[in-house]
Amino acid sequence: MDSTTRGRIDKRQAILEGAFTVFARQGYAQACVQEIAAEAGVAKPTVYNHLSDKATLFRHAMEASARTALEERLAALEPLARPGDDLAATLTDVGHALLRLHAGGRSCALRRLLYAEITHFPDLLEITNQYGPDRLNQALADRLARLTLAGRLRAAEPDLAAEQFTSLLLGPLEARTRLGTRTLEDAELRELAEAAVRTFLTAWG
Amino acid sequence: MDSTTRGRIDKRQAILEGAFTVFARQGYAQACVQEIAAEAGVAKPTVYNHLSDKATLFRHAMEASARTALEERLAALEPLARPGDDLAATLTDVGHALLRLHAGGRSCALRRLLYAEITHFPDLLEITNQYGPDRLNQALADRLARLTLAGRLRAAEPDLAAEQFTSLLLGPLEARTRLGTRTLEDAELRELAEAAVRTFLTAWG
Amino acid sequence: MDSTTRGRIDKRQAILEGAFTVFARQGYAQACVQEIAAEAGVAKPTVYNHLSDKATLFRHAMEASARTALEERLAALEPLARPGDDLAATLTDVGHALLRLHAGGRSCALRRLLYAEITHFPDLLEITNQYGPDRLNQALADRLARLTLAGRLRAAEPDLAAEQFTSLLLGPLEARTRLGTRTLEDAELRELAEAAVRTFLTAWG
Amino acid sequence: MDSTTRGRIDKRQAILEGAFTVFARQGYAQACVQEIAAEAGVAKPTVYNHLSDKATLFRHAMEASARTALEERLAALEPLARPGDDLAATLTDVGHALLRLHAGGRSCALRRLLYAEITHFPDLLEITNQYGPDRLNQALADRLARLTLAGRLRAAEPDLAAEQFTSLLLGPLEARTRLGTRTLEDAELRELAEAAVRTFLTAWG
DNA sequence: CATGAATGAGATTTCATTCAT
DNA sequence: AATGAATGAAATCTCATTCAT
Repeated sequence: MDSTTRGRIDKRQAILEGAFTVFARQGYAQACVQEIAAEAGVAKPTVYNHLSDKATLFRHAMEASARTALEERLAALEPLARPGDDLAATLTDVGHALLRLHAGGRSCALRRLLYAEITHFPDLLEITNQYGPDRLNQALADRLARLTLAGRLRAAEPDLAAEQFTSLLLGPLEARTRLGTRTLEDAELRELAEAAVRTFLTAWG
Repeated sequence: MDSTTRGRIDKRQAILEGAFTVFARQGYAQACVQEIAAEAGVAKPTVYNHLSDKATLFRHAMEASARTALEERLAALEPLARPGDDLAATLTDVGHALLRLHAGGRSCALRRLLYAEITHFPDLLEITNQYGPDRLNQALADRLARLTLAGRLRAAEPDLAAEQFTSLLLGPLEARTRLGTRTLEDAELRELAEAAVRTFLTAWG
Repeated sequence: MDSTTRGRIDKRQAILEGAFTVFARQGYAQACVQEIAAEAGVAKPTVYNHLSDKATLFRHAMEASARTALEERLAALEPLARPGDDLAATLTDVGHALLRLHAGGRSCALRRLLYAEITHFPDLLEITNQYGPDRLNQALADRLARLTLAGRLRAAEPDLAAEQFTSLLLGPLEARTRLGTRTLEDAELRELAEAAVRTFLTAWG
Repeated sequence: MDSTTRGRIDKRQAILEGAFTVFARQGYAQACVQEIAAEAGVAKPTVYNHLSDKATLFRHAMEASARTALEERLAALEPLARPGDDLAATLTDVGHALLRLHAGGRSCALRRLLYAEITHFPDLLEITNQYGPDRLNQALADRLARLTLAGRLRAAEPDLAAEQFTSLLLGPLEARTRLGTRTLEDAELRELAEAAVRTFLTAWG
């Protein structure tokens, strides 16, 4: 890949990132391509050269951001592959990490935009679901199944267990973060994780 | 209150309802006042006579709709005041009713609009929270406390128990309804209620 | 018709006239709605309130102008209804009047715009033909038929005779006016009329 | 001239032809250089390398096409240099050939573009008139003068006669071809030629 | 009070034209 | 010499909002 091609790719990346930033700040309709171009450091027509119109730009920006978000979440699950002696502690750590990601800027923005534009972009759900909660739940269910086989858990229905784990964990977030407009203290996040794990282990431990 | 005043109030109601309908369909920015006026069956300037501008119109339409939504939910809690012999069955019925409301059109639209515009209308959260999940949780916690006192439950921390009940109940909805774009069969809703109640009673029953 | 309605109609007239003026000056694509609005003395959106888009505006402006042009031409034919003793002189006068109209600003502009945009607006021909040369030829043929019946002409085929009269008359104009960009002296027009009438009467007189 | 130079000239030709094709299809303003480049099979900047800007490109494309059109017309006049015994027949044949050219695609496009852009490119008339109707009329007048000298015609004013011949011949075309948007049957063209020649010979024969 | 008409401001998109390779 | 990429400028159209009736 020569320097020219790389330059073009870099610019495309910059546009997609700038677009997500601006869409997150303003919403789809209020965001103007002018501002996106400025954020990406290019001229307005350059945006149109790369992504044919505003809607296409939106879809691609959402997809790229969703992919990044999933990668971060999957990475946070890693400790479950090698849990120490204290399973509850490991679960709490993982839960804590997931909470932090889920309460973070990118996730909140993705959720807001998804909710906001799902009626205008029905296909958006499929686009982002490629990298959505199902993928995370599945990876988590895999871990829980392994732990059950290893006799450290009694999650006979790992899919359901995984779904309930994330529900217990993330459910309270919506209200606490005031729909993503408030940032939570780390201590508060940890308490939420602990409470969720307690209930979870009561049911499936 | 004479008939003229009543007519005026009716017209205001029609405008607010029309506004919510259109905002729900189009989103805040894409909704145009013209269309709202048409939906309400009045002329555009009449809208401005009643609600000073588009933002005010939005806030009032959201508040009115949130109030209605809360009233519906509180009404659904009533059976817990007189639970029959089978507590699990009553909880399941109530859960089912809440699920139906939560998956319904008005709630989904409210959630979408709230998520979508929370950054542009930070005060919107306070406006709708007057009629939001906290009020519901509190009413539910009251019921759970009574039931605990009556020895039919062991919810020593009724607030937490209530929060977890609604989390278990409503958590899976987001994914299942595809963010409110799919309508669920009644049978599926009932299964969700049963699963939530099972886990809830394992922890607090 | 009350003053309000009249005001609206006046404004519509002003817009159509301004539009024709600007289209004539700039051509369809180069004319911008901004400029048309300025020419008509209204704001840009007012133009869109009356005529839904640029293409519609163009069609209506062309139609209005074509109607005016036909009315002028038909009026110029009047003397043939009461020809004096000298038929050649009357024909020459009428021919002269037609030439003046045909070489005038409105006609030239209409022709230019029609030629220019016929491929983009295939329906334009039908719109303007309602008021086009056919209508003129027919009116002229009527007159020639009457004159033939009165024994003052031998135009056994009045339609053909009328067509040839206008061809002889107007044919040379295109080149002489340099496609409508040069204005001809009245004397030159009269000579053209005389030459045409001479040839015409040699054939049909 | 080496092969490189020839290649360059070929490319210039391709650009001019592509340009005329696109201008004819879209009009000057609506034609975009992108499309012209595509039609010519080159990249956009290559167009600018050969012809400095869009206006220049237009002028050169028009000139080249006008030259071709004149050459075709002059060739069609040839039979008049060696008329057979039947002058009327020869005139009809020539008229027919001229009509065919005049009603053909290139001529119609040239006329449309000339009318359309004469106000923006006043010099266009001079450019195309080098190869315009005057040159044709002159060549025709020459022929008519020769025929008069030879006693086969009585065209004492050959210039006027030539002008009237083309007027009679081509005048009806405008309406019949619907400004060049309809293609005429060969039989119809021949009838037009015969009618024109009849009238012409009545006057000058 | 309700409304038809008018407008100022701003959004998306296109295009002729120029760099850098 | 030819091209992919980038850009400044401008055009159509929409919309929230205000007069005048």
